[in-house]
Amino acid sequence: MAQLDRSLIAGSPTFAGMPPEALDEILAQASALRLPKGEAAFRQGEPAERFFLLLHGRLRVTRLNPQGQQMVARFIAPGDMFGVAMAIQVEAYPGTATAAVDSLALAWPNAVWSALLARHPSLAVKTMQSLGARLQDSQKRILDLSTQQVEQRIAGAVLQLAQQAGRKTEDGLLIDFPLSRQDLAEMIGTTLHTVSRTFSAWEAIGLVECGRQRVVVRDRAGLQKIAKKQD
Amino acid sequence: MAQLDRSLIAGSPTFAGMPPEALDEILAQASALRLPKGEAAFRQGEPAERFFLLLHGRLRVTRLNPQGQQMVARFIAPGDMFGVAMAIQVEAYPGTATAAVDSLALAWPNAVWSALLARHPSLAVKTMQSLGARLQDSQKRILDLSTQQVEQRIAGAVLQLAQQAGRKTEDGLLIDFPLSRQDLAEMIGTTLHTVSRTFSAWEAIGLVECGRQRVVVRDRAGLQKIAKKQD
DNA sequence: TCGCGACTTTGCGCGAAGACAAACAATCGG
DNA sequence: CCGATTGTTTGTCTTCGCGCAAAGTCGCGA
Repeated sequence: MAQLDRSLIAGSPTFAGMPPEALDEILAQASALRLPKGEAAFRQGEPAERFFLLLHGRLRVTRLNPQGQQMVARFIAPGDMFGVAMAIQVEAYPGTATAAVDSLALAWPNAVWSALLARHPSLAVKTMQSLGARLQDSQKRILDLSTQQVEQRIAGAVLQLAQQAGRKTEDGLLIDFPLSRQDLAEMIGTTLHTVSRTFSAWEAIGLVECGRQRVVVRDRAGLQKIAKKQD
Repeated sequence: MAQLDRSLIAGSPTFAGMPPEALDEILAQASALRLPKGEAAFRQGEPAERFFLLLHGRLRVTRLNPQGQQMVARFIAPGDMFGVAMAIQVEAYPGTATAAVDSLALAWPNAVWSALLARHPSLAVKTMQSLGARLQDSQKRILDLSTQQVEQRIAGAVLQLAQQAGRKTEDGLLIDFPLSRQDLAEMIGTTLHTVSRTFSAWEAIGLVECGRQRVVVRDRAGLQKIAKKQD
């Protein structure tokens, strides 16, 4: 395998601040994984044998319930660790991670995990914080699902995605990966129809601009107002 | 303060397997906290200055959104750590923990946390696992909220509570703490009215038996069938 | 023991949003 | 360049469950 440069992982919050030799040692055990758009890093229910770091691209994590209905659990950005099932004592991946665009990841065999933990205590702390952040996010989503109207939830999701993956353009803030109405619907627990209708209405009053798998936020403040309003 | 016995914490999964001296050392830094029914261990938004272990009783954790709507995030059982905000780098408690029945907890000042982590690496691992379990649970709730009907969600919540806090009686499995229709409604994102109606219907066909803040599961299999059904 | 407050039940009407349906783009591979 | 596939829009109809309202009941504290 080609030599991997330590700069690949130094930028990730998980490994930030580690001495260069440690980074090299960690990298030596990783293998690179090319993920063309649409390909899965792992699938729900598969035995969790590896954990990953996304270097480039964007992954969509989906979960299927026993009745076959699907939801989008989260999007993974470059620098994020994912598939860390063994950290939380889970035997099988609880979801499926699919490349939303051509992506590149590093993968480590599970066995590496406990060795890393032992040698680098900061890793446990960082992982704890990352899990904590995801937990916070999940709790917020539960609260939103329980208490907010669909339109408010769509606004919230779009704003969050814009913040997480926004790229400035002349028109506004472009969400920088293909995002279908269906994806958005599965993120917030509604149907693509409702999302589509809402977008049409928003487009008419200049809040957003959108096309096929493409969303541009034109009026962030306006969306925030919708997300927060209570009537 | 009265001397605390190490058996108090040895039973908690977080501290299980630690040598007795370590337990004693940890206990020495704890203070006991009596929580009469209705009293809060901490409130949402308060600066997080302590973390806790529930010894006895049951706490209800609620979250309020900016519009003032409330939800029940989880119930804390004896042996659970809670208020571990500092572990996930959060300045303020994200929710309010109220005693559902007279309860007893241990409390440690935040400063103890990093020292404990450094001396007892297993603590990080255990905390990670507990966060992981909560994350899994949250994700499941999101999936349910997004895809399941209200009746299925009520059934699911009741079954979960029965498993977590069930006590066998001659009539069936009693949920062993006061649980109002309102609580249940806030757990699954509906109104107390709908919960009440559903319970009336279930009671009529013998699935459950219930009274004021009281639920007894009579036909577990029947509830499971409702929870899983897809039509 | 007797209120009073907290919790629960039940009825009714309405509205948000889901189901179904069908037409319409845009993209891609051949 | 064309057809197939995938994604999007829009319309209509239906319905679940929420909002509102009011009455009923249980239990605790005075």
